[in-house]
Amino acid sequence: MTFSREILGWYRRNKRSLPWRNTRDPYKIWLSEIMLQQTRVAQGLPYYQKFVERFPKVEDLANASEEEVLKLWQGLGYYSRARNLHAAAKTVAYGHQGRFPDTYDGLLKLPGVGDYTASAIASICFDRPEPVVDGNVYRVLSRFFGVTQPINATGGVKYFKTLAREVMDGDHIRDYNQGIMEFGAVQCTPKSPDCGVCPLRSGCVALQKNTIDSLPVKLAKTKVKTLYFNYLVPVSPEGKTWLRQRTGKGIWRNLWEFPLVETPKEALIDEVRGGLADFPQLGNAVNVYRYNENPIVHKLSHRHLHTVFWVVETHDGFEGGVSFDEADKYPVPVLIAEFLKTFKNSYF
DNA sequence: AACACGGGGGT
DNA sequence: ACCCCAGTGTT
Repeated sequence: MTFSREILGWYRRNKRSLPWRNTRDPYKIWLSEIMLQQTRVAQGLPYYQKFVERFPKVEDLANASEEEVLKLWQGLGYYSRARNLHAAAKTVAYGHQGRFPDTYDGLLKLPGVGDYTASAIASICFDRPEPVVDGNVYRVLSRFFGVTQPINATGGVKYFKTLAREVMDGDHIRDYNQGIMEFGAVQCTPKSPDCGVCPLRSGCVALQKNTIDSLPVKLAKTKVKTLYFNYLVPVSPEGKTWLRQRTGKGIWRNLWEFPLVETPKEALIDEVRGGLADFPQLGNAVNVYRYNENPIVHKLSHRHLHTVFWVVETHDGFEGGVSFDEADKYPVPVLIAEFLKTFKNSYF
């Protein structure tokens, strides 16, 4: 029994029922693949349902505003995926007459579609014999074949791609690719895989050598930095506030937030008062006070954001003010969304 | 080659 | 606290 036959057999017996498993529509497959980049199925699933309902066809997505796309994406993270999704939808709808490319090379040209996603769409929708190599595949291959090359070094990436191509079943690529990923997600898990009932146990090098827990090998990632965020929460006499859109290329690009004062360490109230000068709309502040006693530590994969919200009550209204209910219509980071929820309940 | 980019869930 | 997740794009 070959590796690929075992994978196909296991997949037939164990595959989960997922909405994108019942279609070859490249729009739906593409949508699911973008959403599942660095994202668990359980987290992406409700977003997939929302997007398919609101945007049944790629033209619907192409014709939406970026604001709406980001709002629907809110909470899923890695927001460049949403911006690229929107851009790619426009390309497909208006540059390719609504048809997705049906080759690896063609798909790879779409923004947000890299090696993995191009291979996934080409194989699942068009039966192209392209191997997928995602986090699951790295784990399964490294363990079964006992590969100790780091999965996140240039040489390792090439090695695993070549190995994946050698052991795939090009005649059943659609099920094989989904099968090896599903096998990694369900059976060959990162922690405590149940090797006792694994159909591949007799041929698994790592199991034989007792190296399951040390595979795959991964180079250390860069360490987390701590940043100090001070959000100024304007409140006018009419109870309105003020949001602005983030620009540039850092985190949360194009999402909305309160005026932000970033400091090298935790700020004192006088520093925050000084920061008001950067925002002319807040020049008539009559009262500034700290909202949360202890900083909220919002954890991203590469940043810890120590955040304090400062309520800034003004004497007059300001240009561009919105009510706190209207604020919920804007795409905002989870950090801001959670603040809005508690603040509305406590302040008013 | 190294880093930026979110948020949630498991251990 | 650390790891991982159906990775991609930029520097």
